[in-house]
Parts: sequence; structure tokens; C-alpha cells
Amino acid sequence: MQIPSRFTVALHIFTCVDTFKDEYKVTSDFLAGSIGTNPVIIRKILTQLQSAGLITVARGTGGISPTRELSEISFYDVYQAIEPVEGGDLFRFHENPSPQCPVGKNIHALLDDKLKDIQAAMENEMKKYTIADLRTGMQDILAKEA
Amino acid sequence: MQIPSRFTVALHIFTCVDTFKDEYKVTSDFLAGSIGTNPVIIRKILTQLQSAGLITVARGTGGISPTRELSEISFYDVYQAIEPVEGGDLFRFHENPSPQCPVGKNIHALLDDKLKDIQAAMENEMKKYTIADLRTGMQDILAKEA
DNA sequence: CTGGATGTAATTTCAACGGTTACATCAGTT
DNA sequence: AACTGATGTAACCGTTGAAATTACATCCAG
Repeated sequence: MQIPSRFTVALHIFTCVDTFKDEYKVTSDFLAGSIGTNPVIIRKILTQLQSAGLITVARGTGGISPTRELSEISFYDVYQAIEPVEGGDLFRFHENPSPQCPVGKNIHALLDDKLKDIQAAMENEMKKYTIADLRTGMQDILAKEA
Repeated sequence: MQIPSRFTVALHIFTCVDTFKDEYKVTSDFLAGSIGTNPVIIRKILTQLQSAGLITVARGTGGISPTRELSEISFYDVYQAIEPVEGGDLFRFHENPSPQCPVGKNIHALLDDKLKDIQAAMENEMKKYTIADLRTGMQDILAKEA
């Protein structure tokens, strides 16, 4: 099972907003064009990013603004904003291990900390990258193209 | 989206096989009882573990045996055996970024290596744990219970 | 050859993702 | 005040995959 494309779409949104903020009015329609999807999909993701306090969205006129310095918005922040899994467990656990079985009774105690370690390793790596990296990375790419 | 419970089920299977190998005949029915699911689910997972070369399963009489030392079977080995995603990408990418848009055209170049880093961090942590850790961990738990 | 076990196809249920239409709401502009 | 263009959101659909279940063919030790 893969982490849904909402995550890469959200990163794409941040990159577009920063790249085009002085050049175009970056609306959900504009973003949908760049990303290749439906404006409603974009708006749903924008709503999630708003709820997480990462951006503000102006109604009526349109316009998306990050609420903090881009270097203070990590991939992990975006991931947490986008992923609806309550509890935040990366690994789904089978729900009915037998309480009669010595192994079934203790399998959670045995696995939980290890699974948390693995998840933490991923999340810590996510914290190392920020939207500012996307800004500079895209600027480099576009500078080389020109 | 969560990684499916097949993964924790597979780890549960390995733990049961090791814990009960001298005490019971560990069949798919037996395992289904401990795990709290259907024997066919177990058999499908056993088939995947066989295909990956991690275990052998005796037909007719039943019986499951790891093909290597438990310390040589990592969580990552199990994960790879169980997860059917071709290419093995953890992050799903939106499929139609616009080739007309400067950002859309370059978003893959911008993100791919970063996503790979994050995935690698998770997988490397998975390689640190082995089935031998489950053996000793479960033995400790059961020793304290007694 | 028979009983108990695995292998596997077929089907069902359920949930989530992504897409789409439709419409209410909002905020500048004229 | 009405218009215009944008966001917010509900409702629905199609597809996919997970997990469960039934049914049956196949295998092999005793």
C-alpha cells in the first residue's frame, strides 16, 4: 500500500505558490492545471493545509499564503496535515489476536515499540526537508534551464 | 493510508512458529486461531513468504520452517516479501503533472530523491530488526509471566 | 487409500482514493 | 446593488485493494 498522492500534490502546491506568486494569480484552477487533476481535489487539500495552520486562503479573490517561513514548514508538517489516519500509526495491526494464546496475548507488547521505531525513522527523515528546500531546488532547476 | 496488516500477521506467524514448533503442529488453522483471522489468509501469506524464499511449507502433513537462521531474516525481508507494490515506491506520485508548466515539468526531478531518502530511512530501520529479536523478546515476556 | 493438511480460484464486503458535478458562499469591482 | 470570479462543501460515482469466506483440487504420511 502506498501513501496517497495527496502528499506529493501538496508539495507540488507549495512549489507552485512560491514559484508563481508574483507572476500569476495562483488559484485552485491554476494549480489543477499544473498538477493535472481536478480543482476540487486541490481545494480539499488546501482545506487540510489550512486546518493544520500551514497556509491561509483568501476567499472571493483567491490567493494562497504560507503562514510561516518556508524553512519552518517541513515535509513532516505537510504529511501530518494531509494524512487522516487517527493515532497516526503507519502500520496497521491485525485486530483480533487471541487472548488465549501466549503469543497472541503478547504480540502487541512485542511489536509495538519496534514498529514505532521504524515509523519514527521515516518521520525524522521527513523533518529534515522543508518547503524552503523546494524553493531553492526549483530555482536551481529553472536557472539551469534558462 | 496504512501499511496493511499482512505485515504484522507475518511477524506473528514467525513468532508462533518459533514459540510452538516443539509443542504443537503449527498449521494454518492453528495460526488462524492465534491471529484471529481466516486460515486462507494465513495460507496466502505463507505462499508469499515461500516465494520470497524465507520459509518452506510441507504439504499434506503441514509444518512451517524458516530457511535460514532467524537472525538472518530481517523485518525488511518480511516487508519486501509481503508488499506487492511494483517498483517498491512508498509514495504514490500524482500521475499527470503538466509538461507545459515549469513546475509540473520538473516536479519529479525535484522530489524523487527526497522521497527516496525518506523511504530508505524507514527501510534501513526495518533491516535492524530480525526474527531472532522476536524469538528472544517473546521468550523474555513468557519467562516473566511464569 | 484415506485423513488431514496446503494451494488456489471465485466471490463478497467494506473502505479509501481520486474524480466529477452542482451549488452555496464570499469578496472585490464596477 | 449587482456582477464576477473565486473558494467551501456536499453528494455521488468508479476503481482499487484489503480482508474474509466458501469451495474444491492437490498433496503426502501413515
